[in-house]
Amino acid sequence: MMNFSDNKPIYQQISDFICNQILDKKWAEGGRMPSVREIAVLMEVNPNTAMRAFQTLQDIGVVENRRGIGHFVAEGAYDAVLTMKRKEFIETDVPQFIKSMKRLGYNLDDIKGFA
Amino acid sequence: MMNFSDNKPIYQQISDFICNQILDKKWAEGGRMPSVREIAVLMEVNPNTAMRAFQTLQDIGVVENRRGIGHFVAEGAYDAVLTMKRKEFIETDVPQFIKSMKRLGYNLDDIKGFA
Amino acid sequence: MMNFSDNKPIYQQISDFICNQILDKKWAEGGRMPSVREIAVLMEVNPNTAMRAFQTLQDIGVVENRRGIGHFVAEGAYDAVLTMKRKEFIETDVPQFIKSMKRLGYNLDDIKGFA
Amino acid sequence: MMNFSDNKPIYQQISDFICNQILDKKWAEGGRMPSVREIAVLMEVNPNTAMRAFQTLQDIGVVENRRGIGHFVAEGAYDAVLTMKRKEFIETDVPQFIKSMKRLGYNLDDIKGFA
DNA sequence: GTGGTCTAGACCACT
DNA sequence: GTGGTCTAGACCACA
Repeated sequence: MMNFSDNKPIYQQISDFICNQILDKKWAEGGRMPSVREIAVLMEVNPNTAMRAFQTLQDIGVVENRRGIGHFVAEGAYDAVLTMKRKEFIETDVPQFIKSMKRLGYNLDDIKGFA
Repeated sequence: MMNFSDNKPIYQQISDFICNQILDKKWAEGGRMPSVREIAVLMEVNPNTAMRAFQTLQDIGVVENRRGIGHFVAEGAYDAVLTMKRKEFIETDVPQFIKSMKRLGYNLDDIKGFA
Repeated sequence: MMNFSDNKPIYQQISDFICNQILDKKWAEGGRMPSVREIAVLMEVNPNTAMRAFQTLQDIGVVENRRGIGHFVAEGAYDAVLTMKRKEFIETDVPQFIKSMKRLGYNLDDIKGFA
Repeated sequence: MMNFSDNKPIYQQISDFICNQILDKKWAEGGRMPSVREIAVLMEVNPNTAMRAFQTLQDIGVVENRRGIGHFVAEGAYDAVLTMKRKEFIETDVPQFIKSMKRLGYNLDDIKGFA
């Protein structure tokens, strides 16, 4: 689940994981999420690291929390995450991908063969 | 040109730049490359950092250093870079791209529209 | 009414609310206050939390508890609350406010315009 | 300088301090700021805590950093901070202050006497 | 030297 | 039980 030799920081991998749970409709809006400590145990990570993932998502309004109770998926989180990730994908990932692709002498039909 | 707040290390951004020059046939095999100093000034970067980019490429045989003269694009560099970058692209970039794409509800035909 | 993502503790938000009711003469001295349960339901809060608000006010003599009957606004509560809040206001809130005000380039006459 | 018994978290006190340095024109835009470790020593705080203050400000674009070099006051930081703090002041602090003031039976002319 | 991430573990306030 | 803050200290990559 967790990739410790990835160059991407662990806390970011965790917040990506959370976003994916939301995108995949596994965690519904308004629903309570696993506690920081549960996530930490589940992912074999320090609670601080898990906490940091939640913090990040809280800052952008995807997650809310109630003191002493836990973290919840914010209302509108699905759309927010989808919009954000799509924007990022189209504006950053796609152009970069296309550029590499062309430079390496491939086209989109080749990609179909690899996938 | 240089992105100082990217997560990608600067020396890697430079060596990517160099590889791209080679792939785009802008720097021919056997040709002399700009000096470390020139690169450093051009990219507003510490000479040590520019040096490290050359070093990395030298280690994998893409660049050759003739003492007292300068750095040169190695013979066979074009093929070497192309092969390496293609492998990386197909094994890492493509699968990752496809995964993101699917999660966000797109398919390869959509991508054609964005590109 | 209740702000769950505020830094101010919920029990304090509740006891502030109660004090304000007293200051605004909405709850008279000697009068019976809503039960802990009612408050808890009204504010969508755990009864323990509502209880803690009452407890706090009971400790400083603003609220009295008659066992089996309920909570009452203590005699002299109005003056007590007013004095306490005024002291707090003048010693803490005012200096802080003035400091921020000056740093942001405003003066008290500007404030009149905003109010 | 640092208030450990304040209810406000230390890392926030530090980022407030930094904002104030900028507002007071003590740290100019584009200038290099003390390193995380220097701040930590200066404020007698753990480097992690100092780091967190910078992170917060980086997230809102007031601070920039160059890897391996240090943190810098971002271009436009002065205006950004001033605007942000003013907005906060006018929309949150002032109404709250006025409300408390009125409830406690004071008016703005009284405040002049206290200040 | 710089920032950045992570762990381990403590302590606190809140519900 | 929950989240939140903080410390101490380690390790890493980068310039």
